Amino acid sequence: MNDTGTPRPPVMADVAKLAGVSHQTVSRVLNNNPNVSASTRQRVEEAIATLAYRRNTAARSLVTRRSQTIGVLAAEMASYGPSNTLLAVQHAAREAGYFVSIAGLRDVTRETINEAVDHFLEQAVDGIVVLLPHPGALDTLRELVVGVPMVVVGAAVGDAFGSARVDQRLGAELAVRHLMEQGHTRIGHLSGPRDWIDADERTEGWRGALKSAGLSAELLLPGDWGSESGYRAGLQLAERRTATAIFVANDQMALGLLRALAESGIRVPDDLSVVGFDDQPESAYFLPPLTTVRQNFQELGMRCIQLLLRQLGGGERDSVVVSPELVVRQSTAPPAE
Amino acid sequence: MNDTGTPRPPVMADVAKLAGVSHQTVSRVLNNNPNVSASTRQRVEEAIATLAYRRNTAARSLVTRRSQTIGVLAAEMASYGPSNTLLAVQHAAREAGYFVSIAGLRDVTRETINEAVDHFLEQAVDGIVVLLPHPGALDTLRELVVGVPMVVVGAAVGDAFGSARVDQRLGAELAVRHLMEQGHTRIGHLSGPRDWIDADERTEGWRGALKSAGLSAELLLPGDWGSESGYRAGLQLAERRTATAIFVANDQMALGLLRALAESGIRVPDDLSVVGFDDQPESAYFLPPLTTVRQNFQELGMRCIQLLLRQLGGGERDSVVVSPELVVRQSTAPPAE
DNA sequence: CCATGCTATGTTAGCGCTCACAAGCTGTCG
DNA sequence: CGACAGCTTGTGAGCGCTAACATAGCATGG
Repeated sequence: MNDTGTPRPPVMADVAKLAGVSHQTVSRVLNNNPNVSASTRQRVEEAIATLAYRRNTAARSLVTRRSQTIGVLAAEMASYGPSNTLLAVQHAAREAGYFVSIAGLRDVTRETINEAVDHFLEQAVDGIVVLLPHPGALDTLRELVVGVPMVVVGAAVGDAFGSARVDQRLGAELAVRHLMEQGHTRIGHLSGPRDWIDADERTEGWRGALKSAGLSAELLLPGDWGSESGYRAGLQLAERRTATAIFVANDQMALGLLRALAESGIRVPDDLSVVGFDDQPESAYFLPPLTTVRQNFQELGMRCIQLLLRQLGGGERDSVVVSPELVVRQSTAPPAE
Repeated sequence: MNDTGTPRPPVMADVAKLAGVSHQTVSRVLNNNPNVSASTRQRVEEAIATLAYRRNTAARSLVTRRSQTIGVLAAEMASYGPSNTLLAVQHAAREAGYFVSIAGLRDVTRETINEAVDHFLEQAVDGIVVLLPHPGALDTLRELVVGVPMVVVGAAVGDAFGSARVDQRLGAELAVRHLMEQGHTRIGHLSGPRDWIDADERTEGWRGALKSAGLSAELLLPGDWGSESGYRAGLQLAERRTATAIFVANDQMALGLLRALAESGIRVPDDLSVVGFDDQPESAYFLPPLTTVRQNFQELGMRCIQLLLRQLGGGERDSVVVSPELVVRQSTAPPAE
């Protein structure tokens, strides 16, 4: 009567029986409760191994009221920044023993956001990481009463949520200051699309650094993250020769720009210095190798999860800012006399 | 004594009480059991709305032994194909009422795969979708005894797992046949990296189509998906003038190739016809607009989930192949006399 | 008119785990 | 030597839900 055909997976009681202890002791071993003697612990662990026992997450969740799951709400999953952040967040969460549930948005509207958050609540996620690089999404989020810890990545939200971000403005300043230290005074900027938070902040950083040095921040070219727009900007720049250096909002555009310059016979860095942003793996192999700003996505992801866990542990809602880092290569040099 | 400070979320019994029925009737309403009278159903639904009741997933999972979760094992999450597939799979799963847990691999080794599968098993996922574009990963998977339905995306695995894929070979054949129909006989190929399954199959498709038409398949240039490699190939091609048409393994490389050709004074399509692969959103705006092969990721994702659900429902392990589609634009034309 | 079946609802028993508490066993100290 | 603390282990209840069965109500047909 006990012997059904299907060998049902072992449960805690099976382990307990095999180890000659109570199920509760098994539970204690699993939860690293210190009050278990070494010998008992070992016997239990052996029994667990023998039976290939796996704790039933549902049962555990039911009583602890924790799902051990973090929801990640993401848009633009294919872009360099977001996809790397996603990867890092996911990794950090997994490392911390959490499951990662994902809701990717094809387009970001009040409706789709609502739907995704609902999905997460149904799943009873313990926390939500928001990965929406466009402004405005946050307003929608603010309206929602979620009732679950949330960390917004990449945006300096007020005190409504936790937030983790790379200091884009600082990154831009590092780039521009590096150029200024080399003696450049006419420093242009090729920006990212205006409806991206990061693009905006990089532009602001560029502007700020120049202004506070008493330099003009006039030469602003609009880009869209794509190499093509970098190429076009490069051609313009080659023609006008108004700047001796340019800060490009990402490496991909810098690639296009470098090519345009090469074609136009403008030498980098001799005639024009170029700084990128992102430090993609390829950037060290551009011609010339690109001076750029590195964002540490691993750290961002880790911090983000840390923040969330702290909130989960009853801690304060908090914010962290990860500092980017300038990687100097050969695309920058003092301006020609 | 019942009134603790924290307003604990409503449970089924609360809904039942408010609606004046038993909790089981509430359950029936939630599960769309037909044996509930319309009036009762309505009262229950009202009560649910009033209390903002959400069913406890953990409790449900505990008894049904289903987690309503699908695990997606992914690598190369940042590339065009994989990221779009991921997005589509995720969307289809969510649509079908499943939660999507993700495990992204930074590098694909026996160890990392093992670890990720373990993670999923611990979470008791109902099924796993495998999104690993490199060959070899499948061998590792085959060794593992997972005990959970699995669908492999993008690879023609034997009968070990279900599989859903876009017919890359057919896509390549469509491209090459289109060129042949226009009268081209010297058709080159710029391939993707050899350690990608898709790249391989596109190359095979190109080779096969040429061979079966009695044409030579000699002009094979190695690429790496990046625009840069397309650019280099374009320069080579411009110099040698060995082909009147070229099939490029993705649009990104086609972009670089087009630029190289433009710089070299080679007109597309007059002097050289170009076909890409992917139909990225930008491709319609290349100069000239690119003839390319479109993969329907939405359908792929949907099929993939369908397959998995069928397996979950006790159905057969099955395979589906989604047909790609040639999108003819202005980068192809009959060869000059 | 009652046996039969069908529909709508209620009752009961767990799913596998953790939490709170009880209980046994040492050792220590007044 | 008994009271008590501290450690290890066991017992029982219950988390919120669904599945299986029980029951009541109502129509159908011999």
